[in-house]
Amino acid sequence: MHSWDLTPQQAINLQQELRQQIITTDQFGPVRYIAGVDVGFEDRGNTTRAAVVVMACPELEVVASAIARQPTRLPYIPGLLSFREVPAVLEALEQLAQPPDLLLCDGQGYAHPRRFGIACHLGLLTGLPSIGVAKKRLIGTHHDVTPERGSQQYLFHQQEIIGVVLRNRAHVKTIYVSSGHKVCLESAVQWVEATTTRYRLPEPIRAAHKLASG
DNA sequence: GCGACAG
DNA sequence: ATCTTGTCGC
Repeated sequence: MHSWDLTPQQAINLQQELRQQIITTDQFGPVRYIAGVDVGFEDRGNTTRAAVVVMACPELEVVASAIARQPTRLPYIPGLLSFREVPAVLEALEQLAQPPDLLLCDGQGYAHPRRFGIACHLGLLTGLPSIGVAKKRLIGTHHDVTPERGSQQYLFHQQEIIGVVLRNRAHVKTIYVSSGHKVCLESAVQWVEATTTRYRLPEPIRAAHKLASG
């Protein structure tokens, strides 16, 4: 059984340990089902609500979904987000009638201070390939991204490429893509673009967001 | 010491 | 993330 009640320092130590098991190259077969993962809060933050929506590829039609509610155990601490959200997400994933082949997570993956964002954490614990899709930057620097759709720039941190800043829709705010587990950065960007239609975020994540918040 | 800071 | 009303635009 995995312990989730850790002190910030213990959580940091665990990240340093688990990061060593992360695989940043493609290690998966054909992707038929892709899932979007997101988390919301109710009851003034006392309840954590995780939502997962599975869509068929490339149709992007919903084939399964699940919601899990748990008492919120930790506050939000930049860099330790996964310890707050992952437990509820795991419960939601277990309820799915159709297991996914790939995970699109709302938040950073490798683009994290210790290279272990929530996408990495979820990928490692489930064994599933995963990708981090964040709406805001946590760390790193990058050159300006031109306004047209598809425009992108590498995200750097300490001389290392940790992700891609992507303009998924023309003239719309950029998103931050990084590999989670068993998916390389290039493939991560391809899957994000392949599951995006007419909005800023990939459809699976948009659908999960609706379930987690609406 | 002073900012920055996924959701 | 959440708290919150109206408003501008397709």
